[in-house]
Amino acid sequence: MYALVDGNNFYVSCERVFRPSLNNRPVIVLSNNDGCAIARSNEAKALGIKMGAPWFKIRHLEDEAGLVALSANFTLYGDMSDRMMSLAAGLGPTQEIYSIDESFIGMDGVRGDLTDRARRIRARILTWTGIPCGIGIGQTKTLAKLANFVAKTAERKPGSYPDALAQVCNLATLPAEDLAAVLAATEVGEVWGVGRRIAAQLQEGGVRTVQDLARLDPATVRSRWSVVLERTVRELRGLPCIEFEDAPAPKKEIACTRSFGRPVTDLAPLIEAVSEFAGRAAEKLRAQGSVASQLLVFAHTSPYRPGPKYHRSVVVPLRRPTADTALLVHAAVAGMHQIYQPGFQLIKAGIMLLDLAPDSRVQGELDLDGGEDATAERGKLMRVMDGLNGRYGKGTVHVASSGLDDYRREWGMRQERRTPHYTTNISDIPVARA
DNA sequence: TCTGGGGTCCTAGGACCC
DNA sequence: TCTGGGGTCCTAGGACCC
Repeated sequence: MYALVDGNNFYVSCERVFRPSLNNRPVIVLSNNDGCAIARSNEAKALGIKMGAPWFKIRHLEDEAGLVALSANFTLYGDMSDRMMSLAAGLGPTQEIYSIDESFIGMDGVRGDLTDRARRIRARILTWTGIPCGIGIGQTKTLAKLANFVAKTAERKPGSYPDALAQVCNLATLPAEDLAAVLAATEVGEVWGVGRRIAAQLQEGGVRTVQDLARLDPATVRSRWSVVLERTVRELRGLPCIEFEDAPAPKKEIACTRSFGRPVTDLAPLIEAVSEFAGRAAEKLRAQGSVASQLLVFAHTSPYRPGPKYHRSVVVPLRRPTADTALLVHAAVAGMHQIYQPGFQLIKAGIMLLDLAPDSRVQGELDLDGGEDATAERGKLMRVMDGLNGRYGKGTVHVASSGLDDYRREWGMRQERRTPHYTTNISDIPVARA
């Protein structure tokens, strides 16, 4: 048995904890560069704002409907997530943190009324962190996801499902005919693993509801679509096919990419940008105890804007697997030199670390120069760098090629409406006035 | 008249997730 | 003026092997 705990409109809810005046108003959180909406309050959804809607197209709602838009404050969301996750963990013996706002809880071995227990945990998370959650319970992860959708929808749209399923929904204890009614009332596209493409194909074949999908023959689904969708069908029937991942597996690739605040055409700012990206990615790489064998660099023009198009990337092999910032930055810069062409309005660049392996498996190297053990020294340097950045904040120590001034850099991102780091920066802590 | 069978590895692209 | 970032898995097809 699994539960899925999911923060409602998570980023917006995080912002509301510290600015209660945002309650009951249409609020959205924007992506990096204030580009598009990536979180929406219920009121904003009711205005018809879609996930990913470009800000410049919905901006008029500020004046027309009192819409409030905030720049993403990922530092805040990450910290609030940690708090929510540690409380959600109390629901059962195992937890899989699936995303910044969702975790699956393994409920096997938990005695007593699970629905009741989930309600108490939900209340605790709300009281202690201020974040409202939905909790879904089911026999498989896919059913828990579905139950979670029902819990949130029943709350947001009264009448869509029985009121008793709002906030906390346990599909496993539902009488068969009630379960059938829920499955029949839910569109197939809401199922975890069924995206736009497959939903359209299913609907074309007359498979419109979750109930229709669950009734398909798994073998047919496999041959017509894929083994992935077959697993989904089996999961909907209560047969677990998707592993529960207790401990996060190490990443197989690590990326750091950004859109620029404005188009960039010169090589120098591009070098700065990919230097910083490589440095950040190297930190993530060391944090998971891995080394990379290849580094990919890319840059491209806007897919939306007219003008000459440019889209290039190159994979730079590393002489040996490494997690050394200097070597990775060097590779990134070399790659950028290779792909750079003047005359294009580039709006995005990035790097990816590929071919990752545990650092314990790195082969030693014979030092032909007979000098000191340079590899060990570099390792110490990296640990010191990570230590300083961990203690004094990101970017305290970085390579010089990534530039000096975070604000005047040509490629820096736009972020005009970010709230303070309420929970992670001592000078941003809210002050209560008498 | 008329070109085997079986396997692995790699890559690009598609689809999905949040 | 203006459209995010970071992942995973699967499949098909090509190259290559014996």
